[in-house]
Amino acid sequence: MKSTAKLFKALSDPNRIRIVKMLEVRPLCVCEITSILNLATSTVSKHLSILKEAGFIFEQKEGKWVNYHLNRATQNPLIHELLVLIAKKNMNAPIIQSDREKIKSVDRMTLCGS
Amino acid sequence: MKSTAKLFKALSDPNRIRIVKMLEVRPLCVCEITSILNLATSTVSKHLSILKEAGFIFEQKEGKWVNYHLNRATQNPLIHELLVLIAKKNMNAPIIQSDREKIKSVDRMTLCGS
DNA sequence: TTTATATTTCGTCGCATGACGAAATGAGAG
DNA sequence: CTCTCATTTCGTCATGCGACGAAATATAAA
Repeated sequence: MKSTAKLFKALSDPNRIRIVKMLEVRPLCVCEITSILNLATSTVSKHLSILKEAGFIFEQKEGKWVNYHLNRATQNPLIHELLVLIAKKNMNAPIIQSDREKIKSVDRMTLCGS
Repeated sequence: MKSTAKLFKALSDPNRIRIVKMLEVRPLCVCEITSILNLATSTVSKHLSILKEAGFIFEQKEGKWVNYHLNRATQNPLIHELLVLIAKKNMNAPIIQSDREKIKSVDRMTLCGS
């Protein structure tokens, strides 16, 4: 039940909800998320570690990048249902729409200077 | 989306989840909840105001007592689905079971000295 | 191996949160 | 009206959290 609270706590920050909604579109690396959220890289990394620790996302290394994925195949029913709940909500907030627009044009190569 | 985060934040505290699970059994007044959680009355009152502010519960005055009810008839679909989600989970945590046992025997008359 | 770069970890700062007790409020009871 | 008592509000404290920049880590490229 403390662990249940932890799940809700992971979703209790606006930037982390934005991250979840962005990962619904496709997996993203830290620098892509950082550029869209317009936060310090270290801050985004911390948000990702909280979501990962809770079980909502997982990471997959690809070269020097770390891609984060929504954990749609989780065995935890509560996590699964929360992801479904969030996905069902259009979250008609303009910021979500705008984040998704940016995902289309974002490119890790140009972003990270490589 | 900030408001979505606020909903999750309201559920991000173990004591508030215990309160929601207790209110699933029946409406309770502040002194009953206080005696079960074993916290200061002012602390419980604050927790209740957070859950009320978020829309999960509502209050109904009955004489000198204030009864809190689960807001099962909420018009907000996200709140409704979250309440359903929490209700579906047995929350097999022993503390939830023990809280529910205590609800059976708790009595506001003897509790509050009246 | 050395260099470049994507990410994480660390240290710090201000602010939010959960806890408490004391004081204020509000609604019967006398 | 005054007293009682359930609850809320206030002030305070310790801790947690989100933000940042700097330093450490890890992996690719040279």
